[in-house]
Amino acid sequence: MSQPQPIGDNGRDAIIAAAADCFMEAGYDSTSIDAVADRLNATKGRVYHYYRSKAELFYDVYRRGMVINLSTIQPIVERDLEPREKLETMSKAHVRNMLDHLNFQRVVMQGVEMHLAGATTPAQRQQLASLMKERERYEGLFRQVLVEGRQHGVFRFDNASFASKAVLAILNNPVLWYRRRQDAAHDGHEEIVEEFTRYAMNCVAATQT
Amino acid sequence: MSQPQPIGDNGRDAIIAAAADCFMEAGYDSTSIDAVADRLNATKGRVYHYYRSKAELFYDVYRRGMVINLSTIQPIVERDLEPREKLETMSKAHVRNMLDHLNFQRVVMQGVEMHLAGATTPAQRQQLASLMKERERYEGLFRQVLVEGRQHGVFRFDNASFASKAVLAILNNPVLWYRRRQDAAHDGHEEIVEEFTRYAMNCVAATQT
DNA sequence: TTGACAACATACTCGGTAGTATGTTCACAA
DNA sequence: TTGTGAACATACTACCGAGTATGTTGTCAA
Repeated sequence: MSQPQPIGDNGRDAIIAAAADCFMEAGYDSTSIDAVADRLNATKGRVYHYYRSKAELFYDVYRRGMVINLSTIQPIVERDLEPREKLETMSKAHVRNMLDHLNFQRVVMQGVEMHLAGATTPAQRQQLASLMKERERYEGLFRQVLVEGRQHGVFRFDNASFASKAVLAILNNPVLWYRRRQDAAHDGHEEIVEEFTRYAMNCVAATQT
Repeated sequence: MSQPQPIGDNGRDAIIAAAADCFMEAGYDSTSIDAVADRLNATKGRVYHYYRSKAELFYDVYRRGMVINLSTIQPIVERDLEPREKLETMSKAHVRNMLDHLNFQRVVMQGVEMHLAGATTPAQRQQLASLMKERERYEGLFRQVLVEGRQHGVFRFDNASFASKAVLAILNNPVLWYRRRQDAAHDGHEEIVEEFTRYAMNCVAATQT
């Protein structure tokens, strides 16, 4: 049922963060609730006090990941920018999120996989389906800008749905191989952000830069 | 240790196919050996007669997927084509493979995930690492054409490694959402092939088409 | 024709983990 | 000061599934 998460609920927050790290490092199935508890220097009791099942915990982590992404992109969408600049700003912000919140983003990836795999129980299916809607909404924000840009003649593509998938495929890619640098100062983030954003833009651009 | 798979080994072939389907539908962890056996109208005994562990079976399925891809692309690489046409031909063939062999391609995806997650035992890590090398070799085929095209002035990008990742990210994308049509005649494959190939080409193109 | 091995099937073990049942402690309220 | 519930810890159960040990059947070779 997972209540609409009261903000600043520190009880859950620490658990979510620990779970995100565990899921990132070992994947959903291979992560035991005990492992999550260990990372908190606590025991199962603490986790099960807040979550009724492992699946619900996972969903909450997933949801947190989507909240991070949506709350970053939504304000940009609402800004008054020309489509080209808007998409570029959105893209850069998205890639930065990928790099800055690797743990949550990997969980989001796993959620997609789980959805493909087909969750076991009907209740789980339903939960996952609603999470996927969030994801589609997110994709819709990009699609919307793309369509607008096409009307203005700055973008070119046939199927808007395919185009948004292609763009996000590029922007999500770093999640598949990026590993955190120990040196926080020059972490190479900007190079990745710039380059993958450029690829994404080119992909649907009507005219060359 | 999995011998260098004698071709036409029908004993393993049926198992590999069944396992690919199971892994696609339920994912690695949620697939039991019994489930694979059931799909063959057989029992565990048959599977364990050919494979020492579930992991080894998975690796063999993964390897089969890579063989499908490599054996499709390699001949194209060796053809004498200009870089643009070569990349286009490779891309189309790749996307077709994605759609035609969904089960194996999903397993390849899961393999990447497993590698990120970090397999449990050292032996598994080593196995996965060697499989990832195959994958990198495959990516190398694309990178090679990209670099060649850049010299000819038809492609433009900074980091060749990033560029090849971006291109393949697009071409792999359909695996994440495509679902087999019941109607084999008009399955919509060609539309997907054409469109995603175009996005991939645009992504690194120096001049507009 | 026999015996040796491949190709399975059957019947078990056993560890790991999700979930539960039941303490224990502390804060705060009446 | 007591009692009530939140926030955990401890100790347990129950099951699932990987792997094993041991049949059983057919085939082919000497």
